[in-house]
Formats: sequence, structure tokens, C-alpha cells
Amino acid sequence: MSLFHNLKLKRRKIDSQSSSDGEGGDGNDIDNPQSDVNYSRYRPDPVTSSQPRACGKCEQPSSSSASPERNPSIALMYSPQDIPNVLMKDNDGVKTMIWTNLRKSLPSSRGGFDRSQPNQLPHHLPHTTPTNTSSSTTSLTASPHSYFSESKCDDGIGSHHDMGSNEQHALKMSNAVDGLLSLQSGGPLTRFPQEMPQSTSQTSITEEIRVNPPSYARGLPINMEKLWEGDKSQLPTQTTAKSEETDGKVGLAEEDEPLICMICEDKATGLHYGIITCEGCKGFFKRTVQNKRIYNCVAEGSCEINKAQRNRCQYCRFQKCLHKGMVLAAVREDRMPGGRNSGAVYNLYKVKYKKHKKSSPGRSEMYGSKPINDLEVAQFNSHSQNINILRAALTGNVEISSHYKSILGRCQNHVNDQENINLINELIACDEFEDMATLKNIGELLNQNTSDLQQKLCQIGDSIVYKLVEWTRRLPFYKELPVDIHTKLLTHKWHELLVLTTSAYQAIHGSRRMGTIRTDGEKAELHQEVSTNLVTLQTCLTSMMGKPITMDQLRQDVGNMVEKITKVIALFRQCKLKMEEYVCLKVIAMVATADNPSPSLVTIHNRYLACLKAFAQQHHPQEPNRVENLLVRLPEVRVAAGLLLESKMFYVPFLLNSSIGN
Amino acid sequence: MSLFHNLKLKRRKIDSQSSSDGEGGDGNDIDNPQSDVNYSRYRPDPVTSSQPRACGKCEQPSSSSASPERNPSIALMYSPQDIPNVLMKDNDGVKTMIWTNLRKSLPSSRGGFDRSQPNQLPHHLPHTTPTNTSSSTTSLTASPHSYFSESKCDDGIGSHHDMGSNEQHALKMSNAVDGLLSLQSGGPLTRFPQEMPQSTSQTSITEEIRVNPPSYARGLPINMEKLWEGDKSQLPTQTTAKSEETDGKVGLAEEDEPLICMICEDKATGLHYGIITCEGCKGFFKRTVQNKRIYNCVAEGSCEINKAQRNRCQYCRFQKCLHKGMVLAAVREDRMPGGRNSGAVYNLYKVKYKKHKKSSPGRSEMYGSKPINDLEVAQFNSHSQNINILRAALTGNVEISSHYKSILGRCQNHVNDQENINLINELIACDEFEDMATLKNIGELLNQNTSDLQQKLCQIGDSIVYKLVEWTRRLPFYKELPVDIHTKLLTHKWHELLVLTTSAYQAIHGSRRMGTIRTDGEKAELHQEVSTNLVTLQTCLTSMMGKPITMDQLRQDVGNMVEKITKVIALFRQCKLKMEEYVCLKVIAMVATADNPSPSLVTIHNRYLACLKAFAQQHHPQEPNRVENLLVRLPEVRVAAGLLLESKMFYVPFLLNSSIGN
DNA sequence: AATGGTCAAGGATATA
DNA sequence: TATATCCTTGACCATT
Ligand SMILES: [Zn+2]
Ligand SMILES: [Zn+2]
Ligand SMILES: [Zn+2]
Ligand SMILES: [Zn+2]
Repeated sequence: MSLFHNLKLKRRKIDSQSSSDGEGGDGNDIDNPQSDVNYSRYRPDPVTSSQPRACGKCEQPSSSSASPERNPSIALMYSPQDIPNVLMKDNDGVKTMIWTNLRKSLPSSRGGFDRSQPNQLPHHLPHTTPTNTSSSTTSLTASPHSYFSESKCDDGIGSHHDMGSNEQHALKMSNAVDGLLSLQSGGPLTRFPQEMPQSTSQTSITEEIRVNPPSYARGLPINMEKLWEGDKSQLPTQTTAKSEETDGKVGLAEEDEPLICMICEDKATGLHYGIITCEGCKGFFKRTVQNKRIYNCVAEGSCEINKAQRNRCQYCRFQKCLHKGMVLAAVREDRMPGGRNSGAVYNLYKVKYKKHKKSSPGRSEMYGSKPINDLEVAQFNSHSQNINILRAALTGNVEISSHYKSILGRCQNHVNDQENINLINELIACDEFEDMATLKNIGELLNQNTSDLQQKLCQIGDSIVYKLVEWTRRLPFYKELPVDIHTKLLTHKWHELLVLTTSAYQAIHGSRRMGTIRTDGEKAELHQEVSTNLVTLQTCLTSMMGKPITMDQLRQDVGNMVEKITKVIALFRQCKLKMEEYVCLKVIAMVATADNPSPSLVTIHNRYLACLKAFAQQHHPQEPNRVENLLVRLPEVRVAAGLLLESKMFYVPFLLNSSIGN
Repeated sequence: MSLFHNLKLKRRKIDSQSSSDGEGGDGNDIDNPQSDVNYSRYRPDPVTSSQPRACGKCEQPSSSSASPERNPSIALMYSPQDIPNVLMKDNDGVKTMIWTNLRKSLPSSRGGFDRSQPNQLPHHLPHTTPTNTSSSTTSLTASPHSYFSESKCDDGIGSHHDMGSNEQHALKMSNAVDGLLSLQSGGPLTRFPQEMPQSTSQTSITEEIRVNPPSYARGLPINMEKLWEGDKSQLPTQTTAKSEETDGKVGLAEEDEPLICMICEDKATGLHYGIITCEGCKGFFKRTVQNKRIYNCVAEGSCEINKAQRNRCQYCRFQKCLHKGMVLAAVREDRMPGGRNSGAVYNLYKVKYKKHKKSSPGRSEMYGSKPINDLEVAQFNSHSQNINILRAALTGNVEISSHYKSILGRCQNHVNDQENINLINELIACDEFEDMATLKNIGELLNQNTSDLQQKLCQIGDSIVYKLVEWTRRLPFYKELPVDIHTKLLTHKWHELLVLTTSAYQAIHGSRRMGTIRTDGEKAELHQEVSTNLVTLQTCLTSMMGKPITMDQLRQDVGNMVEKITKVIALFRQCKLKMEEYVCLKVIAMVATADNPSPSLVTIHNRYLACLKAFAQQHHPQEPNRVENLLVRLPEVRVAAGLLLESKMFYVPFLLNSSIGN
């Protein structure tokens, strides 16, 4: 449950292994996908038909008919950032879930600020006043479906911006950042609550539920119509997917291998579409994707999915499939059987297959309810560690924040050049360029061959978010914008900022290594650089994964992305990008929104555009169009960032830069 | 399409490189071969289930719904001996197939003479009366499977003879010889019909089909049940396999190396089981052989096999594998990976690896339908050349045949010795010993380094058949037996006749070179001779292949066979075999059948046995058992011939003899 | 290189 | 008609 699990990704790379066979009129009209069928016939209606078909093995002994209505916001509790706030205790065999009201300090987290503005909630207040107030959860009671309808609405701030189709709302990222920015806790040393259950200042609500809870709780619902229209932004990332494989050491009792399905707990038959499932769930997922089926839930979208009940609600079953991380792109368009999908389909270079052992029979999985088994507890704690570190960092930075606030006081009107220079210097001061661009510890992170790759990549993701949030909070204009605006900006732009930062760093600091650049054969040189970077990647990845990766595979997976990033770097280096310009571009890139920008964003945009112009005029008088030349790089950055997002290999820019420092 | 393509071989040498791994728990129960499973589920059934799965990529645009039922004997038209009788024309983009009724003169070719006798068709008449009569094709309309049911039946003539298990029916050989023997054409200069479409006296049936024809055209179907029972006689030889590699000059565009699978035209990954295939066809062949799977075709056994459709008919895919020359023995019994198979497994020393370029996209391969492309036409013509030569030879030999018929008139009762001497002289006259035993032109054939080895070996195979058919037609008793009997005799005995002929030649003519034979240390001498012969072989093979071959490899591959042949030669030489005896033995060997010989065969057998006895009595009165001593050589010849058949290196005897003439 | 095995894809089909 | 089981398939990988 690392923080990075909350990152949401926009688009999904389709496995392009289909060799172009131009002969076949590949019109796959076999299955005549009935895109509008709701398939309400098959699903037994628990309301109208009581016990529609008797499956004797329905309910496990310990499960009860715990009514889902008792806690309408229960779907939220499984949202990763809430996990540390929900404790499971085992008192005399009865599972007790301890709720903290921490989550009530995140009133807007459900909808981010994607919600429409006519909203009464004081969602920009929390960070100013420590909110232990028990604010109501009324805004969280919407059904999953209606919630999504909300989130589709314009946000009135910067929607319909000029981003590409891969720049859609990333709800989870929004939630994560929003939560991080607005979190206020008791102190920097707040540890995992389990270790000090009563030591926090949070009021606890104790609520007893049974082992088998009403468990549609797999995050935000995913709109299927939009999904089949191509909107993959709702999907969880591989890292956020709840793949709770028991790690490494637990893999004893090796040869009985009673794999269980992560969807329905039936006997699993191996990895299917990215996770361990049974044949039934495998087939269900395949049919759904192949036929682009659209389901609905006649209940609240929180139906329990287990072996006995999995066929009672297709909607909830498929939702669970998606939230557990089943990969749509693993269902092949061309229906060619056999072979293997590219590792890129499953995000990142695939992590080593591990057995998924049933932890203890008869007990259903529940996130946050990992007791008893020492190893599992240890793992849980280590996961929560990241969150605590982040929280500590955020809360510990209050003095830093105030430090910049003092500077902010002077920044009212920036008209003359000296003011602009000062603004630039402020940005430079808070940028911590090298720290951000190289993820300093990435070397040691990746070279420690103890933990598995997946964990390493999670940590990279965590670091990115951590550093971006830090950076945001250090920004001179941080207090000029409400938190939710910052959240949204980071949510939509974090990958661009990442690419911009790392590219600029490479261009500014890495150019030394490149020596004198022959600007004659640019095309050939770019090609050479791309190859060099790919080799660097190949070396790093081979080291990381402990097995060789072919250059062909690498080119197929990330070739385009690396090329675009390399091009951006080359162009920055070519025009001798300065640090001062980079920091301005970064702010401009972040606040650049399309149609309907908020006045405060426009103000900031113009402010740093003026800085850029002033600097250019002063240092590059011979280049009248320098500012424009720099600004046109931003779309290129955006394209490269989009490809990065597609590939989900967020570590690539850092790997490319990691050779500079060393 | 060389004639030799019709040769069928009996047995197949199993790669015996299996290192004795005594440890082997090896419980490889993964695939649990269900030997009786037909797996008719997986194969879409176009008959029973109307369009069970609509794979839009099924039919290529140019393919039509040309109903296969319109020509129930369509499977036959691709039978190699029919190819010259089917012309493909391209009229304004519409492929026209011109059928001649030539094939109607081969009524028994479908079942060879393996069919049961209660058959009304006059299958021994055609060679007496030139049949331009449009005899019905009723006997040809059997489906591929029912055809096999037929072919399994006893033939009532000479079945259950004393041959070993490697002496089973060789359908293709039978068909080829049968066809050749019974062909009657207009004249010796009959060329490939494409060159003179209207010049033949045959009535033509014109039938229009589209570009993408029902194209299971890879020769005669192979019965899988018999195959797994050990009947390898149906298999094509390496030389007959349709390895249509574009030769030499076409192999430009070298470095893009888009190897394509010879089975399905998918991207190939190299040589697998003897031919260039993709991973899919490789795996398919491996699984089929490992599990001894038996497939059926629900269509006519002529399903198109390409990348998109290869999984629609396992039967036809496997048939294509076999006909293209994939080697069963290359699938290892012991499942031991790694290392290399002996060259002998792939028949002959393996042909140099060549790129297999796609000839023209969108057009399916069809033997006999090679238009437009000049190179292809040229190649096709050169292939058909052999057939025409043979046909010309057969038809041109009418006078020879009648010449012997005049002799035959006198042969009513052969009781006295002079009659026997006359019979022997007839045989000697028609034997053309040296021509047969040395393949005179083998030297120039093999030393011209222009064409590739494969082609050379094809020509050797063609020559063997050609000469044997010629010899048969010259035999004094040719007209005493129906054609199909001759066909069967050649089919089952050609390799024995080959060994007998070459060995006798070596013993009779080669002994001069050997000088005075020290008959003291026979054993040592035999060993010495084997070594000498192997060195001769090594020299020839090295020259042929252009690369050195180790003696170890050679011994492993053909050591036993060379030893047996050498022993036969030595024994013949030792007893000073005479030409008169050799020709008698040859006939006796040919007509020797086991249990149920036909009376006419017994007559001939006794006739020439009497000749042998008369000659022995006259010329070797001091050896009372000479005839018996000669006859016991025949089983040894049979053994040696079996090994030769196994090795498929039919050129070996000729190479051993080639040094004599020069 | 060319065998063999692996295991997640897809297909077929009995079942409900 | 959807489901789930059983089977075939083929891109990769290990072996030698
Ligand atoms: Zn399941
Ligand atoms: Zn539901
Ligand atoms: Zn293939
Ligand atoms: Zn077929």
C-alpha cells in the first residue's frame, strides 16, 4: 500500500505485437459485440427474486449478512490512503475494525476538485486549521455510479485544457495528492497506528463488523461505457492494484500450491491477465473485454464476490477484476492464441511470478486486516512506512513553508526586472533541482538486490510524488492557491513536470559529459543519443531485473518514449537552457491550462512568463524569439510525458540521469 | 515436382543418440498424450456448426465460396502425378483451372493397389487401350478419410509377404509407378501442357476457380493411424518434400531476412525438424508427434494453411508439415533437449540453410498454379521436365516393348536348358547393367556446382525411378502381369533391386580393380573394405556439400548400412557372381513375395529359378549348393536395402560404384 | 542452433 | 445464452 499506489494513469499501452498482416481483412465481426446490452437478464436480482438459484456452498461459516447500508462510505475505507487509519483487531475471534476520523479531514477527497463548484464544503480550509472537527461525510455517500457522473462534470477551474486525450482526470492521483497536501497530523513521528493505537489525537470510532464484510470496496467504480470508448484513465495502475501476493519468504509449503483466485477465492489456475485468478474469472474477464460488455449493478455496486456469489453481479465482478489489476490490453484484439504478451502489457517489466497462497482458509481477504501471521504484519508495516515518512515530511515542513511565506509577502506586483530576477531566484532556491531530477537514492534503491523489483518501483513512484509535493509546498505562490488547485495541477501535470525536470537537468548538467556538441549532423546525433540512452537503460534494467533484456524488446516497449525524451533533452541542450529559464518553464508548464483558467492561475502564469522574458532579454538579447522557442518545447515535453505515462516506466528518466551524478 | 517426389519410403530411422539416462524419474506427465482423442471440439466444424466462430480474418478477399462439393475428387487434382494434367491460367485476374481427363486413366491411383479387389473398375486395362474415354470418376470421390479406410484393406495379390515391418505399402511410390507404367500419351515429345494447351488429344474440362483455391495440394494424404503404428512408408522423402526455397539468385535483399514459415507463412525462426518454420508450426508438429495425435479434416483435406487459418484444421496443417518435409524422427523419443540431431535424421546431409522468402503476398501457394512470375514458371517447367522426359521415355519405348513381346511369344514352356539360357540372355539384354548401376551421369550431376545439392539429389532419385521403370518395361514378362502388379513390385522392391544391382556391379566389374583378393583374412578384409568405402563416401560427400564431413559422423549415420552393402558385395565377389546369375536373382528378388503370391508371380519366380539352376549346373557343376548360396544372399540384400531406405541416402551405392567407371 | 519445456493466451463445449 | 472446464496454441526460455 505504498503511496504510489494512488497514482492514476491515463492511457494504457496496447500490446503492439500484432505483426502487420496486411492480407487479412481482419474484420473481427464474429462476436458482434453488443455494446448496449445491459445484460440484466442473467444476473439474478436479489431484490425481486429471493435466492434465485440455490448454490449450497454460498456463504462461508464466518460470513454474515452484514448490511452494506450501514456504512455508505465504506467504499472509501479501502482507498489506500485510508488504510493506516483503519485498524483490524482480533478480539476473541471477532474481527473489530477501528475507524479513525482522519478520513473526515479529507472531505473533498472523493471527488477531488473535479466536482462542480456549487459545493458548500470548505475544501480549501483544512490546511489552515487543523481539522479534528467531525465534518460530515455526506458528500461521500453517493453511489459509485452517481459519483462518477459527478466527476465527469467540469471543474470550473481548468477543465478542457489543451492536454491530449491521455490527459484526462486521474482521480486517484488527485485523491492522493489532495490528501497529502491537506493532511495535518500530530507530529512528525506519527507511526503506524497499530503500534500506538491510542496515542494519536484522533478520535476513534469503533465499529464491529464480521469477517466477511460487504466488500465491494475496491476503490472507485469504473464506467464501462467510457472504458470501451477508450477512456482508460479510470483504471488503476499496476502498482495501485491490490495484488496482495505474499512476498518472498512466505513461499514455503511449496508443492501443494493451492493458489486461490484474487477475485472470487476459487481455486486459481495461474496468472491470467496480470493477476492470479480461476478459470471462471479469467473467462469472464475475457468475454467482457472481447465483447465490450456493459454491466450494471442493481444493488449499490458493492456486491460480495466469491465463488458462490460471483455470478450474481457481473458489474461488481468486473469492477473487482479491474481494481485488482486485471489488464485489459492482455486480451488480444487479434485473438491469436498462444505465445506470450509483451511485458509492457502488464506494466513495467514483469515481476517474477510468485505463488499466491491462501493465507488461512475460510477467511476472506480484507485490506488492512492482516493479523496473526507475523510476516504479513511485517509487510504491512513496511508499506505503511512510506506513508508515514511522507506524512512526517509534510508536517515537518511547516517552517519551510512559512519561510517561503515570508518571501511571498513581498511578491505583490512584479514589474521591474529585478523583481523578476528575485522571483526566479526564489524558484531556483526551492527547486532542489538535483534532488528531484536524479532521485539521488535511486542507485542504492535499485542496486540493493534484496527486495523485489516491484517494491523498488513502488518506491520510485513514491519518491516522485513525495518530491513533487514537497516542491509544490515550497513554491512561492503556494499559499496563493487553494489546496485543491494544487492537487489538480499536480494530478494532471506531474508527469510533465517529471520529464521537464529530468530533461532540463540532463541538458544543463549532463551536457558537460556530452562534451562539445557537433551541431552539424543533428539527426544522426539524435539517433546516436537515443541509442546511447537505450543502452544505458538496457544496462540498468538488466541489472535491476537480474536478467538480460534484448534491445529489440526495449525498443518496442520504450523506444518511442526514449526518443522523444532524448529529443527534448537535445533541444534544451542545443539552446543552452539556463537554470533560470527552466524554473520558469516548470511553473508555466504546471499552471498552463486551456480554456477556462482561473484568474489566479493566469496571474501566476503571466508572472513567470514575464520572468522568462526578462531573463531572456537580459541574457539572450541576440535571440529575440528565445522565449517562444522555449515555450514551444512544452508541447514536446507533454508528448514525451504522455508516452512515459503510457509506458508506466517512470523510472526511465531517472535512469537516464543517474549516470550523470556518478 | 520431380518424379521422385512420388517415391514413398518404408521405415524411418529413429535418432538413436539418446544417451542412456538411467536416473530418469523424468515423469513428464504434462502432456498426458491421449492417443485416442480426436479433439474434434477444438477444430471449428464448418459442416455441423454453421460458422461456429466468425473469425473475420477467415477468408481472404480474393477467396470465394467456391463450393468444394462441385468437384468431389478435388483432393486428387493436387496429387503430384496429376499436376501436369491441371493447368492454371490467369484470364483477366480470374484463375482458370483446366482439367484433363488424363487422371481418369489412373482409376486405381487413389487407393493404389491396396484397395480390395471387389472393384468393378477396369484398372488393368488402360495400358492396352488408349483411354480418351471419359470414364467416370466415381471411384475418386471418396473423402480423404474414407479413402484411407479403403487403402487399409488387403490387396489380395501379394500382401502379407515376408517383408519386415518396413516393407509396408508405399502409396505414393505405388501411385507414381502405377501412373508411369500406364500412361499413354500422344507422342514422345509431349511437353508440359501449358506450352501447348490444345495440342494434346485429351478432352479438357474447364473449370473456373478463384485465386485462393481449395488448396490442400501437398500430395497424397498420410494416414495418421498407420503413421503412429509405424508405417512411415507414406512419408515423402526429403527430396520429394516441397521445399520451395527460392534458389540462389533470388536470395538477395539479404539483411532484412524476413524468413517465412514454409507451412503457414508466418515469420519463421529458423530450421525446425528439417524445414524453415515459425514457432507455432514447430510446436504443433512437436506436440502432434509426441502425443501421436490423430486428426481428421471435416472438409476435403485441402484446407488452406496460412497464419490466419492455420488453427482451423489440424489435419491439413499436419499433412502440410509432412509433405513439406518435416522429419518425424527429429522429435526425440527421450525428450532430451539440446545437442544436435544426426544429419541422417534429416535425410542426406542437410541442405544448406537458405532464406525462404515470401514469393508474393496475398497469393496462396499452389503447386501447378504458378503463373506470371517468370522465375516460378521457369522453376515449374524444369520440374515438369522430368516428368515429361519420363513420359517420353515410356511412350517412346513401345517398340522396345514390342520387341520383347516378339521374344515373349516363344516362351511357353521352358524346360530345356537352352530355353533357360535364352531367357537369361533376354534378361541380360534388357538389363543395361552399367547404366543402371552407375547412373553414368552421376559424376557430372554431382560435380556441377551450379545447382544446389537438393536438386542434385532429386535428380538422383528421379534417375533411379526412371531406370527402374524402364527396366520393368523391358522385361520379357512385362506383358504377363498387369500394370498394377508391376507397380506394386517396384514399390516394394525398388530399394532391394537398387542394392542388388549396384552390389552385383561392384562385385562383377569392380573386382578387377581390387586385384587379387586375399581370401585369408576375410574379416579383416571386410573391415578394410568398409573403411575404404567410407573414405570414398567421405570424399564424395565433402565434394558435394562443399564442407568437410567427419568420419565419425559418417560412421554414425551410414556406417552400418555401408558395412552391410560392402558385405553383400564381398560375398558376391567371393563366389564370383556371374552376370547371368545376377539377372536371375534380380527377377527372383523382385517377384519374391511371401504368403499369398499370385499364380503368375509364382510362374515367373519358378521360371527364373529354373534358369538359375540350369546356369549353375552348367557353369558351376563343382558347387552343388551354388543356387542356394546365391539365394541366401537375397535376405542380406534386403537388410542392406532396408538400411539404405532408412538412411535415405540413396546415392551411396552409386557413389561407391562411381569410382569404377572412372 | 535446434531441441525441449513453460504457461498464459484463445477455443470448444457441456452445462445450466 | 453465459459460464467454467478442459484443451490447444505459441512466444520465450532452458538445455546442450
Ligand atoms: Zn475467480
Ligand atoms: Zn453488484
Ligand atoms: Zn508456421
Ligand atoms: Zn482440412
